[in-house]
Amino acid sequence: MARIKAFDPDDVLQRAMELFWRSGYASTSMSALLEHMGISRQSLYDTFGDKKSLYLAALDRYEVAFTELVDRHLGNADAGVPALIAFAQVYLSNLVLPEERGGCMMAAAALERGSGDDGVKVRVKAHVDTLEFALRSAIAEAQHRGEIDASRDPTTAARVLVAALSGLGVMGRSGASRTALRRTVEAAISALAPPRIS
Amino acid sequence: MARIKAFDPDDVLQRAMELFWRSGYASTSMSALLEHMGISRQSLYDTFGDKKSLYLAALDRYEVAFTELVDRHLGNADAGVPALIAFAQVYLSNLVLPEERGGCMMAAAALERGSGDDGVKVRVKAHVDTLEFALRSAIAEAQHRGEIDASRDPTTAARVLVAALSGLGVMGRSGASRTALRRTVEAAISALAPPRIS
DNA sequence: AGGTATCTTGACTGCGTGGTCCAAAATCAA
DNA sequence: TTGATTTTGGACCACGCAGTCAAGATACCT
Repeated sequence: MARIKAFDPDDVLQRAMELFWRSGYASTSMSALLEHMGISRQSLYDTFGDKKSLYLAALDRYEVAFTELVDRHLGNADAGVPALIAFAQVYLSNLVLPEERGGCMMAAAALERGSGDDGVKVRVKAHVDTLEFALRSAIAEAQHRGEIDASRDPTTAARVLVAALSGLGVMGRSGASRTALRRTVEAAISALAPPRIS
Repeated sequence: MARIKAFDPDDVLQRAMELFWRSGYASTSMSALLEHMGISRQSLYDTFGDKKSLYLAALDRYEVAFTELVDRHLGNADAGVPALIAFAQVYLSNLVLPEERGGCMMAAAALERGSGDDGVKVRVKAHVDTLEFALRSAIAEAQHRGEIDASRDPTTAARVLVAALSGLGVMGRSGASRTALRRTVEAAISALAPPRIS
């Protein structure tokens, strides 16, 4: 009947995400997106609608990849402190350190468009919840194993880590070194350790 | 000789800061600034130069107020854990909770314009350093007093708190309640407590 | 009063923006 | 081949943007 689509919408969306991630929503122009996505103006509007829809789609794509990353590291029922540390490393080297990123895209979205834009708000909330729940279950397991102080409320402890991870982007952008960031996030995790008898 | 300035530049700058804080740089228009600052277009350009200069001036004004807040709570040589907790409360209720704010302005600036804009970068770094150093000295004092585990590196511990505080804005924008945020930041501080013999 | 510096108003200029439209070229199925 | 559908490229539009300019009004100091 007709010509089939010549580009993979997901590939193209991925490239849009990269640009939004790097520069945020407002200061990323459609022209820049077109150039970076490598498709024509018409195809973009046909496939994704307007700029805001494209942005939300990019956030969704980000979240899918993020959830997969979370599941891979914290999805096992027996994930304890070592899994937490491994996850933090990956979080760091995937979301914070790369030159053009500088922190979780959802954090940037929350601060740039979190007030007012409901579409963004609901996605940020889903993201934070995903992270918090995964961390909580890993923390609970670690408590069960004796790797983390059992007297600590796992939900609150998870939220401490959510906050710390979300804040890493700011420190990264302020020039903190890779090792300083790694030490920081490891210290945040090990601060949950059980009382050691010295 | 001449007519004196009819508005207080600092008052006006304060109002510009509010708007930039709420909406970021790119999506705050000069027209919106004019309206909210309550001065004429000409006066604005005469007094502050272009948009970017105004933004940097707003960041500077923010940092002055922030530094004063830090000094008031953590400036005393005998500031320990209670001072840390008090500071965290103030940080929360001044920078995170108010409707139209949603986190530290420097964090937003770092994520929105941290890459590329050197003027922003240097201010973010100064801000992070200010916070880190003040926290570190309070932590060191608390260690001296036995309120915090003395075996912990105070610099790293301070950085954990910097990250956690910076991340609170994201959690706030994702709908976390006031009490949840308070508990989170208190847990972050108390996680540094020394080993208790149970 | 005179002179000087500031404030306000409003018009104005390019320019970049997001978004639409059109027509030709390309690619598929029947 | 024919018809349907997509891709591309460019032209186009209305709008909002940051920033400039000119003129007149206002308030201060000597």
